[in-house]
Amino acid sequence: MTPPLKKDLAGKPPRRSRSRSRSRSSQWSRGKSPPRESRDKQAAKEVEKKDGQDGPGTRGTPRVKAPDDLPVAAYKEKIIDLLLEHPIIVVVGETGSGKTTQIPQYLLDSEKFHCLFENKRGLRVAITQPRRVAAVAMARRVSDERGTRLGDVVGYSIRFEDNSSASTRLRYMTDGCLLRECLGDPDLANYDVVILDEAHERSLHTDVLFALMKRAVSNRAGQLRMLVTSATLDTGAFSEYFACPVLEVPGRSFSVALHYHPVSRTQRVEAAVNVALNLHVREGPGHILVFLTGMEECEQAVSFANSKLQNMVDSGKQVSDCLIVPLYGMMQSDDQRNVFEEVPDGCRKLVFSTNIAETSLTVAGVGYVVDCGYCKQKNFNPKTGMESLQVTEVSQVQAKQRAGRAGRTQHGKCFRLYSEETFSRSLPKVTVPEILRSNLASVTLQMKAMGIEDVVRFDFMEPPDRVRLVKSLRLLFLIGALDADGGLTDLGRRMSQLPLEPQYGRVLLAAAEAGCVSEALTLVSMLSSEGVWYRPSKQNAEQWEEALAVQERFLHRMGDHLTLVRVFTMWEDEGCSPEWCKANFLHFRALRQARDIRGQLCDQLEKVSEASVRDAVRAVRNRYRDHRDRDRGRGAPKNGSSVEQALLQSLCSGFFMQTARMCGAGGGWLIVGENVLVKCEGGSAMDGSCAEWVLYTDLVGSTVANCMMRTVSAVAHEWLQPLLPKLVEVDLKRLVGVTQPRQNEQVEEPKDPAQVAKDREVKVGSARERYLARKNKTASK
DNA sequence: TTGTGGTGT
Repeated sequence: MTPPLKKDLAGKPPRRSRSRSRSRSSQWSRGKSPPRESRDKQAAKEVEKKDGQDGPGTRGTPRVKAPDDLPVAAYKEKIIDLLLEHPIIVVVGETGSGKTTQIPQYLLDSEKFHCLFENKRGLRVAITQPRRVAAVAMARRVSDERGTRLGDVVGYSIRFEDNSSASTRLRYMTDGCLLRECLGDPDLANYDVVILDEAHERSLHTDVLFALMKRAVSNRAGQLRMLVTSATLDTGAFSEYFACPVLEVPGRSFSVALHYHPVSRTQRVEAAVNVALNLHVREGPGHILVFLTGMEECEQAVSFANSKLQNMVDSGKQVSDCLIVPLYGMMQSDDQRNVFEEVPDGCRKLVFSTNIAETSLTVAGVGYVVDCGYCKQKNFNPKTGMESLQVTEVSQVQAKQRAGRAGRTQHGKCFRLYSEETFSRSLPKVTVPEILRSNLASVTLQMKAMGIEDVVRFDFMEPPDRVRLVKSLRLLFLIGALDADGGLTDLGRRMSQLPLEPQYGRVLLAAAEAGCVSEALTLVSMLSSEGVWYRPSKQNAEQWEEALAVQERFLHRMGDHLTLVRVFTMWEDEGCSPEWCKANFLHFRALRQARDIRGQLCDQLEKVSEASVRDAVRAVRNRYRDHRDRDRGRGAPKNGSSVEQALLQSLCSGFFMQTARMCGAGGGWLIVGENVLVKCEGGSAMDGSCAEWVLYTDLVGSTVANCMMRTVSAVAHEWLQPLLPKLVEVDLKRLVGVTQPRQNEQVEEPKDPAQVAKDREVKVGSARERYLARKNKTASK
């Protein structure tokens, strides 16, 4: 790394090394672990077991037949006829109906359906999934059923992996992938049919696609058909929004008996453990899956369960074998994999899991589910820009989904740690859709890039708060993606091409000018990937402390951003070694992901860069490709300052509105333009610093009074000075543009998500009533 | 006081 800045912005002496520096525990340094399959592939294997169907067999072997008795089969003609008649239809089918694998094939094989389309190139169908693993697994399954090579007639396309070709007719893809395709082709001329699967999950991308597809279907005048599939019966909102018929297809899973066992909120972990152990002692075969809210709860439950089981054994009780394991996203890949391994006959698995096991990962052979009734939910507060992760009651749909996990391979039982009354009276019907809880900067930018000018009045199925949309416009204006009238700028167009949060895109483009592209690509990739720091559970206090001590060695005195760059660079210098990650308490998976993202960004940045800097970007890419990257980024930045300084300065272009000034009165910084005092999150390189100005990329916490900066760096005031005046230049009315807001439509306070959920229920309820009334009317004719 | 549900381009 280059020498430190002349001017000491960090505002503190280099951190002293921790006095206690023990050697690493043997668990972390011993031996090489065998190469592991990627998480996606591993999880795809699990997903393939879905629907109780046979495994897909090896590629090239004779075709796998779809079971003849799939419930959806009886509706084949009905679906085709409906879709001939209506441009949009909704199909409701529970898990196991076969809708995802069969419907696309029905359409592909139907001659009369083909006749509908004027183009003679052959039917092309896009099927979206919220998750990568599902897109891959479904494509593989269908390809096997048809006896074709994957990537030929049936293919998939997900980020970093396009396994499709010119001859692909059925393309399974992630919803984000289709959304990105909409950027270049808003009417999706490449497809004749689009199937939005798992629509009930209401992922951010699916919700945006709803609106874009509705528009595209209307623009294509009958030549684009759309099918929306959902697992719940909550279809009032869908049929109302799309003005389309709904077809219900029965599912094919086993029955799950529900038991209600209310406990107090504070005792849910212990209660969950007791219920689970009772099940283990009393019930027949079937693994037990317990849903808790987070990593710490899962780890706590595992240790509780182990000691209670030990007590039982010690007191002479006859207890059969039981493998007790946690399952959550932040787990190391190998540990996560252990959860799915077979256990000997007569041994039961007891899995304490977060909601990762709700949809993303499937534990095979579960017969019993314990549902604590809570989950963690992310919420973005547009007013403060603060992100919070709060423990929330699950929705009825979620509770149903959790219970369903007990009935995939046998008749099951589900124990809910709340009353039936709570279920029906207190739990919201559906989870608050992500689009109502998210930062919309990226969505807004993409819509602008597609030529949608009036974002605030856009026809969303469930329009986000006006504040949320206006705030996203404001942010886009601040980073120069929009002009004062809300029009897309050239800079904005280039940002929209990058698969990044717009602020990160801005940083890259600034870095290209400033001569620190390589470092900026690394930084942005690290910020875009999962967290790299491995934080062991506090249950294991020793390891927890050790992790802190080891990780502290990476800290860069200028802050967390340069720390991240340093970690990535060191990892590459170590040959991208997984062992090195383990020894240093870093997530290999996250670093590998950052490397993938970096590669992709490098290519795309080259495409969107202006001619004057394109050569520099290309040079970075080639250096990486040739593995002659020892001296990357050493070319002096244009203004003669250090690369590190140039990087931090570039960061300011995207994040100057997320800076804070040291507050004289005892610790903490005051956020620019707001009267909010914040601190660094513990473990930050800037924790305990007294830098005058700091920049943060995230603000986290549950209340304004208790919010903290995550990923913080020291910056110079002179870098911010030219940028800060823009904060007061914002004219929201002009920015929102098109039409002036009505008088009663002033920017209001963001709504409480619980209230939003309640309002929504009322709305959906009345929509359902209107729909039923209409249906009855037509039926009686 | 000190903690990170899950996805995705």
